[in-house]
Amino acid sequence: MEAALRAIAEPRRRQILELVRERELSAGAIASQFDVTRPAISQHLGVLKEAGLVAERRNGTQRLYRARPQGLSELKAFLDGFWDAKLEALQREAEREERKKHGKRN
Amino acid sequence: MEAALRAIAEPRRRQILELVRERELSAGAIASQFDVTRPAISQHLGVLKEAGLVAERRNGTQRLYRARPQGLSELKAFLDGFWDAKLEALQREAEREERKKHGKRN
DNA sequence: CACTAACGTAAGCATCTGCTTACATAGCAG
DNA sequence: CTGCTATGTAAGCAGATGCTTACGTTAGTG
Repeated sequence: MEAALRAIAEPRRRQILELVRERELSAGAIASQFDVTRPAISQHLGVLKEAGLVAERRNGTQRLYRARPQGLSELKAFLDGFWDAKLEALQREAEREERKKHGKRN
Repeated sequence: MEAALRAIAEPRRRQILELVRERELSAGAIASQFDVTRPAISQHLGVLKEAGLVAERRNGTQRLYRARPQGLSELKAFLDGFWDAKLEALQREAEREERKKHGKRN
């Protein structure tokens, strides 16, 4: 999860992920969408691939990328762990506490 | 989401989140669980609070922290966006493609 | 008041990171 | 082969980041 989390923490890489989310795109086509140089995008693609967030397919001299959503499964599990019933109960209690502090009616 | 994502990208901050996930802890109690200095933890707590991932409550000279899971809701939504039916369909297609490549002519 | 406890904040430092330019490599056409 | 296209890689730089030590602040106690 560590790698995937670090990867999507970078805004540009999230933008890249959105780009290849539905369609497969070449490295050059991806780079043309941004105002940074092509090698910068190439490095981002390397990070995303290493994190398992994109799949790479070669076609001649081209390299085609597409999103690999399963790479986010571990992270998703981590987040879901923060959503269990026990926590929600604590949260409701906290909100009640805050309303009390604010002297709110209800 | 940006802030929350950057916040949990740091391993130490995830550890802190786990610590205050179920029980409310003071800054000092949290710091005592790590081998870095107390100010380092204080800075991490500041980042987590700014990102809306923890709630702070003062009691005398103490500051008590607890996780605030709703701070992760936006991120959760982003991840769920990568899990919609359309993508799963693309994924299945990709896997079929891979099987083809692995030998099965078609 | 002084003193202490429990914090946050400021400043500086070492490392990480995203970017750039320059160079290397793979595939293909002539 | 030569040349061209598409791309990754190396080296270096500026800014971000996590850590440290030193200091400031707030709340309680005598």
